[in-house]
Formats: sequence, C-alpha cells, structure tokens
Amino acid sequence: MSALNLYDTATREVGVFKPLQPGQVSIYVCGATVQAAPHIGHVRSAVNFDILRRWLIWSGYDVTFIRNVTDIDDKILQKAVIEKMQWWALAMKYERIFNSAYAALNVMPPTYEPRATGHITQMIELMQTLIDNGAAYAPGNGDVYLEVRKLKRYLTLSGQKLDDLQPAADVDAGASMKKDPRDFALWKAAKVGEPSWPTPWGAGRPGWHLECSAMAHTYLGEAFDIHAGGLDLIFPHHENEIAQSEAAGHKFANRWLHNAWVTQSGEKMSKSLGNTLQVDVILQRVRGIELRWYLGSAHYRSMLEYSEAALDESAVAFRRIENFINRATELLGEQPTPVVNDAFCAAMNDDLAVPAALAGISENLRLGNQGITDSDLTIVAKAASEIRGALQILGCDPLDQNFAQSAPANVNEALDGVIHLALKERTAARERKDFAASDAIRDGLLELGITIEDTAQGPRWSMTEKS
RNA sequence: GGUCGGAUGGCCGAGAGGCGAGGCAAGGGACUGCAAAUCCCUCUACACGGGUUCAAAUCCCGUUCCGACCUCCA
Repeated sequence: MSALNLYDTATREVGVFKPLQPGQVSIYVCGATVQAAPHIGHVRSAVNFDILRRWLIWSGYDVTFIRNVTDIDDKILQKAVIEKMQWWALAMKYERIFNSAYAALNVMPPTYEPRATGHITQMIELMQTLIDNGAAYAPGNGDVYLEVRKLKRYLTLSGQKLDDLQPAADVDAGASMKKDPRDFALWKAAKVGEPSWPTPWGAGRPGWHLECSAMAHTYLGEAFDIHAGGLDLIFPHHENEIAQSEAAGHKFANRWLHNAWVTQSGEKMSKSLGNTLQVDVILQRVRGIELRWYLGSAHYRSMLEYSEAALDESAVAFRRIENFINRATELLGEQPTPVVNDAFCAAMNDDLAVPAALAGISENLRLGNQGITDSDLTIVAKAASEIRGALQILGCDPLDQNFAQSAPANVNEALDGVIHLALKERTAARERKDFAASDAIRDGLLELGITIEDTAQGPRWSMTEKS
C-alpha cells in the first residue's frame, strides 16, 4: 500500500505524511463561530476533513480529532443584540443548529469539542507566558497585544511581508495603544454591558485567535500533526495562531490543510454578498447523504461552483450508486462487506484525490450492474463490496444507520406488503394482456412517489423524491 | 500596492511533459407489450501570444479575464 501524501499550505507542496507519534494522528480543525446558521460552505469544510479523518482511521491510525466552537466574539455579541437574546443563549442556539447540520451530513462527532468560554484560564496562562517572554504587552487599557515586529518569523503561512500589509483600519481610538498598527489583540478590554472575565491586566474577553492556540495546546500538546480549516483562515487567523503559539515556545502544527470554498458565479459564499445557501434550505431539496456526496465529490482544494443543476445532477448520480447497492443487497441476501480496493486507496493517498476515486466507483458500478443483468453474484458481490468500502470512507454509505429514516419499525414492512398487493393485481392484469389496467396501477403508484421496475426477478419497487 | 488561486469539451469535473480520468447531456444500438432501470457504441477540450523539447493542457516568458486575502470569514 502506498503512503499517504498530503498538501501542506506552509510548504505549498504535496509530501508524505508522517505523524509525530507512530500510529497516532492529532488534528485540530477550526470549527464554527456560532453566530448564525451554517451555509453549505461551512459544512463543506466539515465534510472534507471528516473524509480525511475516516481515511486516517481506515489506514490504521488512532486519530484524536479536536474541533472547537468559538462561542464568544464580536459578532456573537452584535447578533445577540439584534435577536434580543443573551449572548450565551444565542451561541448555544447556533451551536445546536450546526450540530444538527453535521449530523444530517453524517460528520463524525469530534473526539472533543472545546468551547472558547471554557478555556479562559488556559488563555490567561498563555498570555502570561507571552508577556513574560516579552512577546506580548498590556498597555494598561485592558487590552493585551502581540508585538508582531518582535517575532522571528511571521506571515510564513501566507507568504506575505509585514510591511506589505495594508495597515489595519482600526476604528476605535484604543488602537493607538498599539506599538504597531499590525499588532493584534490577544485580549479585549471589557466594554459596558459586555461579558468579561477577570485577568491580571483587567477584565475583558478573548480576541479572536487566542482560543484556538490555547485549546490546541490543552488537548493536543505543544506540537501536533495537522491543523485544518477554510482557506480564508490562513490570514489572519492561522498566522496569528502560529505567531502566539511559537512565541510561547510551542512547535504547534506540523502541517496545514485548507479547504477551498463553495462559490456562486465564481464568488465566495458570504453574508455580505448575500449569496449564502443555508444547509437546512438545501436539505429541503436533497437528502443529507446527497448533499454530502455533492460537497465531498470535488477535490477539497478546488473551488466548488454551486448550482442547482450541479447539485441535482450529483444527487441523481448518487442515487444510481445507491440503487445498485440496494439491489445488490437484495440479490445477495445480505449487506455487502465493505472492501477498499487498490485504486481507491491510491487515489486517497494522493492528497485525498476523491475525484479520481470516483472514476473507480463508476467503473465498478458498470461492472456490478452488468453482473446483475448476468446474474453473476460473484461479480455483484465484488463490485458492491468495493463500492461500499469507498462510500464508507466518503461517509456516504446508504446502509449506514446514521442515514436511516426515523419511522415506526413496521412501516416499511407494511408498505412493502401494500405495494405487493397492488403489484399482484398488476401482474394479473399483464397476464391477461390488460395493459391499460396494469399501467394504471403503475402510474398510480408513481404519483405517490413509488417507482415500479420490471426485472428478470419480477417487479421491484423503490421510493423516489416527488418533484 | 502586496500575497495567493483559477481559466479544460454543450455542462460538471480530474490530470501536471508522451497513451484523450470520470460523470451528465446529446446521438445511435441492445433489452422491453410500453416504460423504467441497465448495458454497448459515438461525439465534442485544454483562455491568448511567444518560447523550451523528439514530444506541451502540463515547463518557461508575456498578455487577457475571473476570484480570494491584507486583522470579520469554512
């Protein structure tokens, strides 16, 4: 088996992945700032790194996967005012919505999901270290800043030069307390009516970046394997995480992975453009497993240009695969055993080349369908096993219990019985060549969203989405 | 201004020196009472201009266009 190769944003090269500890992988993914409901760009990130995680687990690694929740920041406070809620109630509300989106898309829950507000102590310790080192300073107004000019290296992830940056457009006069306009706030002084926590430098709340360094350190140690997040986090968020962590003497992340965006008309999905597509809206159009398939099928470093047509096409393609798995399961009399074949393995080891892996699935789908036509169960079993193996890694196994619909246990059985009564009548009509009657039954069922197919093994039915 | 990414057939979407990934759509065929499903066959590409090379979608130089980031962002 080939070794896993991954792209590293820091070196901008694909290279062999070697964990710091043999057999173990530690991953920190920047999760949600819970200030609004997720759009499909947010969950694309979750799906992409869930696929990475599943691949690492399949490859035999013991994976510790930390994905944080940032539950205190400027936008949360602003949003709380707008929605007339306590900031903590608002954060919790959106955290739940994020979690239900993750669940609908079969994203594995993280090993641990730390919240920023639960790690104030660790943040204060980190700031104390940075002040003791001379890397950070508290000018006395309650803010604490990192002094970026003192850093040995800064902006190496984004490849920029400090002097090339446009100076931050700080609005408040407090910015003048900075030694350099490019210094960033580790900690922000309390304002009236805003939540705060006591520190040796005054009461306040975390700046945006500090929480990730503190939590990564807490759960993964001073050095860990992979830090991941969206492309737009490279600067400033990840640069600043690196800056404050390295200034505290931590090696921090060994490798950086960034997923690309979901775009519309070539433009990144964002609130300010008003072009966001919320997950719950899309889930009225397609099922969770179909949305996951769509989001996961492009390479994680490629922009995914959203369109309804592309989403629909992707969903139809997935249903073909699902249909084959279901038919194969019926024919074989048992669920196919998942098998990861060499082609899939090679594709995934090449920087998670999912699109290349999909070509292999298509090939197997063709062979498997041919096997069904020929009633060659050996071929059907092989194809179904290999497809299911791939689908499991992609988190899109239609037989996965996480995608099962909730309904009374006997509903499917009862429905099956009712449909078979109708099919019996239809078969009788066909035997007496009364095709008008047999077609009427089939059309009637179709109107209810039930598709009838005549096969060599007799009629079979399946539920389809009513359009 | 600085940094980064992109442009591939009707559409989506890989590839990164040599054999045209794959899917969808379209056309033809097989199967079928009709349909659905399935299978087979066919077709259409590398933004533009130079260069390197036996060979360029791929490397180099230049150009155009699109997008992202520059302390709010997945």
